[in-house]
Amino acid sequence: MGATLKDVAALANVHPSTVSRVLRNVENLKISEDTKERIFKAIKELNYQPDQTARSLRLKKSFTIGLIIPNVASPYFIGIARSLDAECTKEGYTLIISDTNENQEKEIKAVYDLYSRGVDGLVIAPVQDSDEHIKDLIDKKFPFVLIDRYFEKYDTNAVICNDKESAYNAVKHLIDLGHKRIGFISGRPNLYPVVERLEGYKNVLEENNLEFNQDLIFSSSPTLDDAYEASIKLMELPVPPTAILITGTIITFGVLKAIIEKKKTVPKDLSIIAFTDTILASYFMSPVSTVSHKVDEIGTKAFEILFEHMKSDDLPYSKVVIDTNFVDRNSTAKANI
Amino acid sequence: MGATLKDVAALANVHPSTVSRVLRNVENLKISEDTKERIFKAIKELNYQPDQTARSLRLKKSFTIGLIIPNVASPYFIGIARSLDAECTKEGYTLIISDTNENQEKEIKAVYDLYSRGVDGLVIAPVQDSDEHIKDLIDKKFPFVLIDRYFEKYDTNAVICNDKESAYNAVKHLIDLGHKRIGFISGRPNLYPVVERLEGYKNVLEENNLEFNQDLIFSSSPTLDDAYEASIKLMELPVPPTAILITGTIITFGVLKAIIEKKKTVPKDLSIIAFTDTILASYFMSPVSTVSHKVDEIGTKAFEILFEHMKSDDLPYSKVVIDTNFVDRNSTAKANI
DNA sequence: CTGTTAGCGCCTTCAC
DNA sequence: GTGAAGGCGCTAACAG
Repeated sequence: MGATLKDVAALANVHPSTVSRVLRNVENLKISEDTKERIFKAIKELNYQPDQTARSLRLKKSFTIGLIIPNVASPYFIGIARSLDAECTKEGYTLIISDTNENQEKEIKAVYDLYSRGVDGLVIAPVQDSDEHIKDLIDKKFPFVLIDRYFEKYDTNAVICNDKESAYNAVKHLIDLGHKRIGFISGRPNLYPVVERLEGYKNVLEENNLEFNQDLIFSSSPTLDDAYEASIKLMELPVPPTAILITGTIITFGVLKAIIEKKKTVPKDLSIIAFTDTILASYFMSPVSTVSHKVDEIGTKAFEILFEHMKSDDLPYSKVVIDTNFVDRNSTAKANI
Repeated sequence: MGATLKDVAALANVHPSTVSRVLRNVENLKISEDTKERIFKAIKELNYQPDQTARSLRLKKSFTIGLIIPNVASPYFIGIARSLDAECTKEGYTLIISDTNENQEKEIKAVYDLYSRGVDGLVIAPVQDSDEHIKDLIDKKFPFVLIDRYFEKYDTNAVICNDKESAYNAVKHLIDLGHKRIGFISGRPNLYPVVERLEGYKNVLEENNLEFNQDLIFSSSPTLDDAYEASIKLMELPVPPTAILITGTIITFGVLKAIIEKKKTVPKDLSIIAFTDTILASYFMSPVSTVSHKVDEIGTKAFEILFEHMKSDDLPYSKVVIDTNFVDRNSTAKANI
């Protein structure tokens, strides 16, 4: 780094603390126009940039917040990141994004790394393979907000979606069209949203007197290839499903790949509804009706909660549920039989 | 933050500097096993995390690098980010991603923000509306690498692609299929890759005795809507083009939207080739043949160069050109006439 | 209205 | 082998 407060002070013939005061525009304390001018001139001349590291150390505050997400390639999480970033900018914070690639080790490392780098708060979409680091944050009373995913066993701040209800409604839509065998393809089964969606799926089947069939359920990893494999298996069942509920954008592509390979037509041969919307879903191989998350609202709300908790330690935790929209792109049709 | 070196030292009955030495595993200086043990015990007991802010201040080194990109929603830039992140992790660095949304103001702010936060180096895909901040970095001898985009007027580190040649080859492919009227749709015309690609386009036309026609060129913004508008205009020309060279993933979706609306079929009615590949391009409305960038290599190379320049100030600048691959997905066919 | 002093948590040189 | 002292750049409390 270049010039310091001291350099500026020397050039302007004042004490460093005076420069500091001018820079921070301290109220009450009046500073003569004359010295102010000299100081600004010196700042300009030296092209002075305050050292935020020193500032952070002194203030015990860095004006940064960390965002830990499992996949920066996901339009859903990127949408949240952008919204959060906008909020941060408004309040003079810098957002540090850390990508865990759905890897628990990386997440734990990211938490401690960001913590020891002095971020003022964290927003985390946890991998949910373990949770001791989360408990540690709670014990430390460190401000953080979970997003998308949630631990039933801990009381924390969280902004999540009404996944159970959304899945219920999506499957209800399929049932109303006459579908009785409905597949379910998702990512890792321990994730909170997956658990909830599966429960919504089960509930609506039960309420409509349809049998729950484990053969129609595939929960593995959120990769294109695994979703493809699962779809192939579903379609090769003796009695294949006539509709599928899909959980995740990349997973959707895996299903589409299988549909192409099996030369099926959506929605004639197969009805599909996918969780997680992209603007791009209209331009997929076959456009896909989706459950759309309000990413902006998730980001905004997460920041709002975090911001409050950064200001005072002893607030009660907030758990906010954001609802979803169904975006119909005609990927569902009446069941053939 | 919780416990400090001092706390650990007090608990272990040693001086803070001894703890510091143990933690950093200082060579030469031998420390008795006994005190080591006491110190490790104290560290564990207090759950001590070193304060990176204090460390950065002292060392004038933060072990962070900043990545400034115009669009975190772009698979291309995200690919680079992931690769860079992997390299950073290997070397014990943390990557801070900053999204400028193709906005020059935000980029300038990001540069100075990251700089004053003490990042050890920067990787920048600049907006290219202005360049004084880049010049400033050069003057300060601050280590940075440009990616994807480049300023002819400055000698800097850069990792770019062979855009001119790639465009040349793509258009040659179309010409060989008999196309004579080939559209060109791109983002902002001041971007280095756009300039280069347009030049490649012009060169290959000239070499094949085809006339360059300004009516077939649309360079505006990298948005879906603008690309859509441009495509509609192209298709409504008295004599519309039989092929289009597209520059950018989002732009590709704009073109696809127009193609759907005009009820055209690819490649029967229209051949298209798009710059910038995604794994997902196979699952678009119509699969699109693309020019694929080696994002991993870009990230790796950028880190390598940056890393060298962070170690010693007076290295000559490196400019590396990474070549591309053509991924054929049958979105081109023989011209009808 | 401005200067003095102390210290955030860490690392490094110099002692002993 | 370990302790003491000083300082990275900044801010805050206290003087004057």
